[in-house]
Amino acid sequence: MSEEVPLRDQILEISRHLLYEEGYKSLSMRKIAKKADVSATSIYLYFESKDHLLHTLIEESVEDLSRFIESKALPKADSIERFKAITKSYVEFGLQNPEKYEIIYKVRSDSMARYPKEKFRKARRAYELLVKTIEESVDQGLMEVDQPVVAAYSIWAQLHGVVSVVLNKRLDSRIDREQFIEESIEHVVQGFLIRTTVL
Amino acid sequence: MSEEVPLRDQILEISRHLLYEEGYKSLSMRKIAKKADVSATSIYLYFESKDHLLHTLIEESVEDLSRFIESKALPKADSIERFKAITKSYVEFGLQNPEKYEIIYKVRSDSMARYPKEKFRKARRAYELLVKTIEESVDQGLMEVDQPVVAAYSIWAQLHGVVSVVLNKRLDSRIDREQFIEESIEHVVQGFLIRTTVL
Amino acid sequence: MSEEVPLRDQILEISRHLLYEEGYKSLSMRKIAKKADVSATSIYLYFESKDHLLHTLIEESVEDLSRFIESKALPKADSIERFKAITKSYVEFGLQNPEKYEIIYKVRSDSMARYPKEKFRKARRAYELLVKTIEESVDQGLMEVDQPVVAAYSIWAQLHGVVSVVLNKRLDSRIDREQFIEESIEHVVQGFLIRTTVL
Amino acid sequence: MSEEVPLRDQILEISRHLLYEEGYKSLSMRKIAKKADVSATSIYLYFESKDHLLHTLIEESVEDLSRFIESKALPKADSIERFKAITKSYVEFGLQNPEKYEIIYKVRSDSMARYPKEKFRKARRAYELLVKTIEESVDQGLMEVDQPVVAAYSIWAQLHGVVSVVLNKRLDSRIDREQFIEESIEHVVQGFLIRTTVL
DNA sequence: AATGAATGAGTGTTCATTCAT
DNA sequence: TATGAATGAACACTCATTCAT
Repeated sequence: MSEEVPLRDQILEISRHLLYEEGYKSLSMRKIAKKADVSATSIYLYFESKDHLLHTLIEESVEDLSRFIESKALPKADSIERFKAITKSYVEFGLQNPEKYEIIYKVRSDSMARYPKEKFRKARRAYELLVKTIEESVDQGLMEVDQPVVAAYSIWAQLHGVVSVVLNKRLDSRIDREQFIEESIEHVVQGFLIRTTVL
Repeated sequence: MSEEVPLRDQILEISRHLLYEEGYKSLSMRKIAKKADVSATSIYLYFESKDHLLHTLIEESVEDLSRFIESKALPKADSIERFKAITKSYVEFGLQNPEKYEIIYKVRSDSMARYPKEKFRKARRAYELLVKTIEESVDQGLMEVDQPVVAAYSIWAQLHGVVSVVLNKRLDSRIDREQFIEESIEHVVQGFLIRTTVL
Repeated sequence: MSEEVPLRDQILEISRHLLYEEGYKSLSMRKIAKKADVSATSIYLYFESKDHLLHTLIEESVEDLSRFIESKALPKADSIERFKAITKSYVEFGLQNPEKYEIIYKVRSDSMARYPKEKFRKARRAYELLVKTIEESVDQGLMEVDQPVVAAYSIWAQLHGVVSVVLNKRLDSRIDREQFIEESIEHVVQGFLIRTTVL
Repeated sequence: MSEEVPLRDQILEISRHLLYEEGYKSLSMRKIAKKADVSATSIYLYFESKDHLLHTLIEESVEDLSRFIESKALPKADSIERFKAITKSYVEFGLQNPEKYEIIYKVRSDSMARYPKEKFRKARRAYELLVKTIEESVDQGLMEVDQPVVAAYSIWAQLHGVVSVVLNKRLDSRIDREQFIEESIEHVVQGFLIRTTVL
């Protein structure tokens, strides 16, 4: 009764998994089909083409990421709190949903050329939230930032670097994972706050 | 007379280029061969397999990165200067040698499973240099860092995020590239220096 | 009210069109279904198989051709007039109903092996009329023909050649279409009439 | 020793045969390969694509047809003799080389769109010869023809009709094949000669 | 040092058709 | 009368690799 998972969702789930485990290059319609225990043809009942399937995967992942960040950040009234929530939840999402996170950053670049521009814009909801939050903090004199847009991008990039290193398991064995994450976020964040407390 | 470029090197050069231009998935022995104007079979005279060719490519790129950083950093006697030189040259290398840089980070993850562990260690020369430099700075009371190993990794990751965002041309159009790079490095670096000057 | 076109007829119409526009090879049940805005399965409610559908198409076209020729030729009491009417209407039909004409000659040969013999005979009504008309003309001393059956076939073949060349747009650009048709028919016809007027 | 037939030629031969026997639609690289007892991949060593293979086939057939007609017609000094030789050899070629003849007329129309224009021109060598021959006959007062170009095309078309009917085995069982051919050519030819002898 | 010939496995995709509803 | 779900077979084509020369 409860195992009534629609094939379409199953396909997405399996694709996501295979993509993560074996990489983009080795993802094939047939492999997906075999794992789902259906014929390769059946996939085409739900997705026009491999490209469409991949785009759906990207879209879904981006949407999830955006929603997750919003769910954590929007409730915070205080702009700095919101800022921290964004950075923290971004990393959190990446680490807890490695399959989805990697799709956003790895598949996208390969399948990008054919990815519809309109959907592309949607993808930036969370980023725009970060920009707005920085602007607000600046207005309130809590941050000193030349160009919020640049700062946001820089933060984005740095956080991505952190997540990506952890996910790729390139962590030095001498390093404690949790500590690394904690400290990295802290560093990224602190770099942008005004250090009134220093004195 | 001067155009006597060994085929082996030509193959590596072409592979690097194709890899960057068309992505890992679409790199094929045949395409390499056609570009080099030799038979596909000939590649096998110099490389056991496609995997070996890719590994050579990775190795070479890592070596170049290490050497470049060393050439910029080792001459600096002052540990902070050396620290700055490392971060700056890391980004510089990435932006000036996108083909090599991408091989390190993109191909590696796909081809990783089969990448020999021993070669893997070599790859970290520049990273170890960073660790040592941080330790030195800490000893000299110029940095306040709990675990140099963690800090180094965090820096590494953040810088990678910055380079990767720029290379993937995912820069927001409202953002000036040079400014973004400059500020990002600055932020990463400043986050680790002791702010004696603040007062 | 007036747009109540039975699905069966719609399917035939669409098939005919697709066949003409995109060729036999690319005609598929799915494409037909999509154009008719029904499911592919629905076609099977009216036609046992693709072969049956094609055979229906052939049959229909042959029937139309026969009827058209009969409508033009049968009213003519004079045998020579009837003869001319047959040749003229044959070409006319081909040029005005290219979709149907091509089905008769192009699809048939491909789908032939499986085309039921009995239906095959029906197809020759117009041809038999031509034979009879020639026989009548011979009896009346207006034509000099050894074997009406052979002559009829020869005429048939030549006319087909003419129509087919025009339909395939293989006409030399230096040639006026109408003139070509006119003259070709004239030649075919004149070749069989007794040239009493020559003297 | 003597069975040293190059694979390339074998493939062409087999393709020609399959094309004739089973039609354009059912011709597949796999079937060709199987008949040649090689892997499907091997075909690609000799032909870039299926299209290229088909084009080669067309080209070859057209060339053979042209050469055959030229070999029969060019030696004739007398223009009427040459005219007759052209018509006769055209039909002869079609009947003796049905596989090649059908390729010219059947495959061409399907594969046409992609058939290079330049090669297309070559295809008309024999037709141009017919035009020239008619012009010469007209100049010598042996033929009365308004536009040689139109006449040539008409003849071409009619002959094609004749050959095509015979090849498609659509001949009425009451008809003697040889007689049909003979009489049809005769009719086509006579239609264009000046009937000085009639009186 | 280099190649031409060959291949088995695999790719994304289309097809006619069936079956349960 | 109509359909959605499903499939096995086939398609053109690409791939990394081998082997004899």
